[in-house]
Amino acid sequence: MVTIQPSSCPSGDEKVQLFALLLETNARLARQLGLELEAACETPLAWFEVLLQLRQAPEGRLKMNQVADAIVHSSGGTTRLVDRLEIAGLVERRSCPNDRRATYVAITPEGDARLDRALAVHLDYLERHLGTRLSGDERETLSTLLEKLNTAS
Amino acid sequence: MVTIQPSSCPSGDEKVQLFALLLETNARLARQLGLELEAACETPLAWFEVLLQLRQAPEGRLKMNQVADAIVHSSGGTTRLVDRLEIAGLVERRSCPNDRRATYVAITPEGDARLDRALAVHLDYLERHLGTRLSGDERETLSTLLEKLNTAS
DNA sequence: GACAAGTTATTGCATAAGCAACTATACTAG
DNA sequence: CTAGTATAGTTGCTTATGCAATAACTTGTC
Repeated sequence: MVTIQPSSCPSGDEKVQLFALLLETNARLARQLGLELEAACETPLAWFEVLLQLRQAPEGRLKMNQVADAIVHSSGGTTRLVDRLEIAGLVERRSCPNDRRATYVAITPEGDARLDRALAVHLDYLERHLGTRLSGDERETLSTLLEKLNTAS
Repeated sequence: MVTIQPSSCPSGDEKVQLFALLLETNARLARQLGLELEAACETPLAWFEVLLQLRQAPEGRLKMNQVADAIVHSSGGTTRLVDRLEIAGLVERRSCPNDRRATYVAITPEGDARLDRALAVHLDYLERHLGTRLSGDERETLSTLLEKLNTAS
């Protein structure tokens, strides 16, 4: 089953399709989760991602550039994102004794509480979208494959 | 192997990790491809996505809302994206005889040529990132799993 | 110890994207 | 036919993001 190809170039290539599918799937899932988080928690997806990364980090804190890397944002974008989280009281900046250029971003108790609420929404969302559509084995397989794709370029 | 969990909520949940991995992988791949496309072609990833969808569509055209859906953008965002593509001459708007509310977005010869150039970059990129990291079987599996995730909510 | 080069975070600026309000057109029921 | 409702696309406005330039600091080398 091949679509009509008005041009010569292999736009129907298997890898091209796979990549397009990855983009589309991710965009749909992220959009929907974002809407639900926003509606139920006033918590944008980006905030949720930061809070989650911080909780998973030892001592609930990461350096600025580690946050940027973890959520795959630019350095400048992360600075402003953390600004907003800090204004909301969910996160705080702390100086780093060893390296005075660096600043830690640490989750606050309020951030922790917010993350709990957001996680409840997220888990419900995941149950509906991952739980029902993929089996445990399939999720594991998917995880393995994504990890292979995620290795440093 | 479990990370320290300062809080009670299951942030280490298997599905949560999988979702985070999906976001991260997608973001990394998209960012890198975007940079390469921009550098080699002056073609933002979003433009590439639109052009690709148009080429794959019958007669090289889609209605506005089909474009929006295909690339998972809002309606308003798609309008402006198509504006920019039209200004660049890669796409043109055409009226729809049956429904005077609708407008077609059609790829132009210039758009087709641009897409060819971008596809060359993309294929090279894919070879490096998909080709070397996943086998054909693995890519097929990934494709199947993503399709399951991509079904309408 | 001083200078060069690298690293960390922040800022100015430009752009892209979403939402909500609006216009124009199509469809449905009576 | 008309009224009401739904749909397609555009626009105003706000916000989020990236890039490039900058400032503060560290590291390595001589």
